[in-house]
Amino acid sequence: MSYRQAMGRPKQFDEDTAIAQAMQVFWTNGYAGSSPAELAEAAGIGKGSLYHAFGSKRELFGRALDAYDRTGAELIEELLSGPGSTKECVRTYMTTLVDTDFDAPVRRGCLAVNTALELGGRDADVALAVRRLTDRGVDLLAARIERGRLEGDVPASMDAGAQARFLVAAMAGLRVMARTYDRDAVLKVVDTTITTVFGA
Amino acid sequence: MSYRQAMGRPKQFDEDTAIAQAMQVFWTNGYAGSSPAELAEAAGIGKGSLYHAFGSKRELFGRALDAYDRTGAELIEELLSGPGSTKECVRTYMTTLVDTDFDAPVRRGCLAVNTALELGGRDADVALAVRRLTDRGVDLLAARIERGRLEGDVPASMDAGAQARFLVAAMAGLRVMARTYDRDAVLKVVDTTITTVFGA
DNA sequence: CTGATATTTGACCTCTGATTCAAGAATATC
DNA sequence: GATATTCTTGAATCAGAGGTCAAATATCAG
Repeated sequence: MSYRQAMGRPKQFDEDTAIAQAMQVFWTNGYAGSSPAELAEAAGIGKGSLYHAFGSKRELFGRALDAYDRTGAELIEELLSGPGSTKECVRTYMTTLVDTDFDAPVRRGCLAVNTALELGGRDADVALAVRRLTDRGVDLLAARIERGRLEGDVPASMDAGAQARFLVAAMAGLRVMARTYDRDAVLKVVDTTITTVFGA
Repeated sequence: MSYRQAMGRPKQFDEDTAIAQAMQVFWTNGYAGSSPAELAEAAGIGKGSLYHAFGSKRELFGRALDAYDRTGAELIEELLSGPGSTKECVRTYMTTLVDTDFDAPVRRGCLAVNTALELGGRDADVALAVRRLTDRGVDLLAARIERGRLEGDVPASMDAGAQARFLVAAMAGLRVMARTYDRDAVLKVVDTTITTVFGA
């Protein structure tokens, strides 16, 4: 069946684009630090339209977090399925995240980490969303390590799940560290992490 | 020389006590989330007195962060100078922090970590303060590991400084994780961390 | 007691945040 | 064209934030 134009005045902006813009604002300024006025301006629409389309700041944030989840998962998959050993892949993954952060004009870290800290304790729905997002990352990492284990890339004794959880937690820590230390300091810790987990 | 009572009406509250109360509020609600009204009420004084004594919310926060620094350093020293092997000491240190967090009615993590994320990117002074505070922790941990190295507690090949930096970053990650995961999940990662660093 | 100095207080002020809304604009159906 | 429906917008609303201030209060020095 063919879709006919919906009745009424047609939307003059794309929701997904608006969400992507809002995501950038939330990512840079945090939830509380992002005003409806800013969000609307970034999306190129009026405040009213924003509320009409998304209901509330909180709902918009939920959508932005979902979008972040999707693009983030894509990036991890891409980086972990690249060439090289397990160790090299994981190192590339970690250094890429760190470098991307430092290459940006503002150090904004990871939206999930920022959100966990800002809202994780007060908003159960957000906490669950962040947890799901984190679990996804853990699973992808675990799968890559397990692959390495089967291929003889990493010791057969390694617990892929445990190491994956550990690495994701470590990444969160690096994201925090990146707020107050410089690139070199953070990259050195990446090095220590990789060496400690996978051996010299 | 003896101190005479200063001229004028004497202060009716203790600054350090007020700072300690303010620290609790900032710790629980974050910087932006703590209103002058709340801070004054927690300190048991009027808003006016608070501004008279501390100048601004920002300055009060600086003092609160200093207080946190001092008490935090004391705790680390105490835990790391306890009995047991290096591995046991570090484990005790990490589990104590995690347990303390989960035993509290609200999960508020570590004020330094929270601050790094909330203000680290925008306020250079705060970033420096957090960095100093972190460095202090790193140094104390490094000293304990170095002691273990000399006592044969840990492998002679271990780089105490690098491992200390790594452990502090990992702790930051655990603090983030504690916002969205439960106690068991976090303690398991502590276990993985300790085992990975110090061996099984 | 009379200043002089410091502290305390809540009322007050200004600004911004999140949200709602009435009016207008663009499209569909008939 | 008339009517229904949906989207757009900035003005209006209400609350709360951060900060200031004058008046009241409590101590000093002479």
